[in-house]
Amino acid sequence: MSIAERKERQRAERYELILAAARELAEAEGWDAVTTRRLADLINYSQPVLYSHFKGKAEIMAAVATRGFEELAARLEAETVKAAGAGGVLRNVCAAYVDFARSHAVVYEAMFVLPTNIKFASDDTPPALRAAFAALVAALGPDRREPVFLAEVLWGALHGLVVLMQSGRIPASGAEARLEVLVEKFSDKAQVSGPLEPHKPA
Amino acid sequence: MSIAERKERQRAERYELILAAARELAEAEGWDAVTTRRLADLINYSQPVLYSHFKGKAEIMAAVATRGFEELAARLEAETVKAAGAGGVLRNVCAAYVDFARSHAVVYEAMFVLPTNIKFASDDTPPALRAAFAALVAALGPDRREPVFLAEVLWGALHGLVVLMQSGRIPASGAEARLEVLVEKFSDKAQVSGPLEPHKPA
DNA sequence: GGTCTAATTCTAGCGCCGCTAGATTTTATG
DNA sequence: CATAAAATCTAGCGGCGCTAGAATTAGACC
Repeated sequence: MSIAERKERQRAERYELILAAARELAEAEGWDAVTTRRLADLINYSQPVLYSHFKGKAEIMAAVATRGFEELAARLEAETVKAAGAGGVLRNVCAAYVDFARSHAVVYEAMFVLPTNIKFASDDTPPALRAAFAALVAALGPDRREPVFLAEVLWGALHGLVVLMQSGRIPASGAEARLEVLVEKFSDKAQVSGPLEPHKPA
Repeated sequence: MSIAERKERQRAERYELILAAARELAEAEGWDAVTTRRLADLINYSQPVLYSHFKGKAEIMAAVATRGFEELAARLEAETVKAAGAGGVLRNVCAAYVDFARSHAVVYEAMFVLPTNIKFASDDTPPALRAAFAALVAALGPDRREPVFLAEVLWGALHGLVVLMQSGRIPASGAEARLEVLVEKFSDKAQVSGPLEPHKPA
């Protein structure tokens, strides 16, 4: 391996080290604890070295978010192909979304809660974010009127539940039942079936 | 007026001055710009004086949020009595919620987005927050199964739309049409009517 | 009106933050 | 081995939330 290749590999490794450090520190102590001084300590370099990889702290968080979009997209896409054609696709995709948010709470915050320089709904939107959204659209099933629009409303409803529960503003207990209500309201059957069965919060 | 009364009045006035300064600075430049130094400058006292009214910056924001709960509750309650019994109550209350969030964006952030020490869904919850939530419950109409639970899901859906639009993650255009979709899904008629009319995003 | 005490307010500073200029060290090249 | 380039570090800037103790002001009492 050439010297240039070795240097590039080491640089890429350090980039990953920074992202891993940011994510782990955020998971352990929250994003407020993730500072450039502490990241530098964790990777055993001085602060300015971070700035040779990222334009600033916001870009570190954006990189963590982008990894999150990739993981979320993979997760949702897996659910759409797992039960293709079956009525449970919407439920599974929605459940996967909520489960992702629950199990990757700080990554989810970086993705969809904290201020970001990532562009949404534009040409500069990360492909993985588009893919994740496309999986939501696909989960609604074929033959839906205005599927992209409806997927935006569904996304809002899922996101709202997730963030209100995760910030302690509504009880986390009852999450599955609330999800069930949402899924039924967005299911293509919602428009032709009779009165719903009652739901009991946990 | 006694000296003690005058002192108490001046103290209360300064408390209101601090809240007004915080809100106005947040509205002008965002919560990141609201610092204890700048608030002190705006009220023409030194920083430590803020701490004679509030335990810390978080409590200033909580006080702004509490005022917001009061305004929101008043707004939503006004909508529930305005068209009592008519089918448009849910639509009006939801529209009032979204309009409040749009026109009080930074207060809304303090209320429902930023980290807070305010207790939700507990004995310590501010009465105005309970009242605002009660107005959502009432808007769903009588004879709904699990109305509190359903109101939580509705709140999540409204909140999600609001924050995704206001943070630029979904387009702000189309807000009214998305609200229409949500209202229809949560309307008590949603369970007995036929296929919905198609919706066109703006 | 003067003095003393209590209340109020201010100054100065702590430890930390994101970020950068220029110094220093290390590495690669000839 | 010397030199230049690259990489990394030190030191510092301006700012943050917050507080201890100094200084000032106000009120009570004689």
